[in-house]
Amino acid sequence: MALKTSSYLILGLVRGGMNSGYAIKRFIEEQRMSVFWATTFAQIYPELSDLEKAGYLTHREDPHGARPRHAYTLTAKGERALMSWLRRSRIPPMELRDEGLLRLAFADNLSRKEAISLIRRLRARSEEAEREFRESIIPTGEALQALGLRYPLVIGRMGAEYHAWAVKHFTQLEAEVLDDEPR
Amino acid sequence: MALKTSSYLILGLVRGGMNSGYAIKRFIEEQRMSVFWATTFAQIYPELSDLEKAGYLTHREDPHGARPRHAYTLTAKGERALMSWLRRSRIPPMELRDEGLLRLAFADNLSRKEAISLIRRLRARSEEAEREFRESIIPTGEALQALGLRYPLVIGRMGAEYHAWAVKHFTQLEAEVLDDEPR
DNA sequence: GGAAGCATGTAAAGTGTTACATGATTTT
DNA sequence: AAAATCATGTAACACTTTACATGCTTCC
Repeated sequence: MALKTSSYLILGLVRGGMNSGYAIKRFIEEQRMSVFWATTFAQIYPELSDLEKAGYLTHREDPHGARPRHAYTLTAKGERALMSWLRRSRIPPMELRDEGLLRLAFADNLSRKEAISLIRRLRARSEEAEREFRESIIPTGEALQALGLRYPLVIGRMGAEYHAWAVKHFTQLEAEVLDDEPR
Repeated sequence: MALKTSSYLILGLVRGGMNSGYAIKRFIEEQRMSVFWATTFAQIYPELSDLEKAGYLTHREDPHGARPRHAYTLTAKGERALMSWLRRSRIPPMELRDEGLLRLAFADNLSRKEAISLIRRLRARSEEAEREFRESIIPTGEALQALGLRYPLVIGRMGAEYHAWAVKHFTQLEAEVLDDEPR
């Protein structure tokens, strides 16, 4: 079985104490890991059982009353796989899909007024994202830091600072477009 | 037929004068539009013929010697569809998939030395991306600006500046990690 | 004459999302 | 008593990538 990136996502989260499918999904959403690696239940549950079949995970039953729950842990093989992935020297290029930037790339088809309105909406999108990072991801990151985990906070700060940068960038772009062909 | 984002990508490029499948692909690669919306021949060719069947495009034969070539143009319906997409008020959230950031999120599992090596490789990746933007995408953007197209250059500059920001960010992060738990 | 680039496509496999399906527990 | 949250999964559909398949033209 060849492991995909989403397999390592799951191994990493199980290693970090998220031992059920539900807990994995919740952590990804709460910590906005979905920003750089989104996933769904329909991927997580089959992947957990595939990883177990292939010997990277084991689980025990961990019911909560009559509600069933599976508590997964890494096997030695799972630990080795996770660590060797983390240590790989090659980092694949990041993949971005952004309809907003795609529309900006075609903004020559728009009137100046319309282009400015698009730029403003792009800025508003980043403003909102920055707020979310500051108000919910960073605080969770700080809580995790108290438990000895530093990198969730590092990622949260990076997200907030990136969007702050984007807001500045779009503000400046708006000024340039307003300025450049005055009429 | 419901149009997807990649349909609009193709409509936008045909509108911009890239009238064959091959020309579309080449422009996406050269102008590194693939950075925010990647695609392949296996998507472009079927999409062109679907868009034609649905009345958004027409083509005429435009052979180059004995080598066949299709020259597509937008129909009135295609123009309307493209413009109404560009003017839509809602901008979907950007989607990022970055194995590098995912590994950084799990860097608590690494030794300090290993974490620093990961951060350095992330910085190197952005350095290289910045260089590519400055050396090839921005110059092409400048050429297009001379033809009255401003936004390809806007996008090129944004890419270069983003990666410059990321380089600074990773440099600072490396210093923090080195500093923080001195041994 | 060979390599690089131009040009169009299909088939199969892989990956990911949405909708569906079910039921228990906790909070309001 | 209802709503929100916890918990696990499947089926169908949509989308994307990789590999294959072919042949012409231009540059060195």
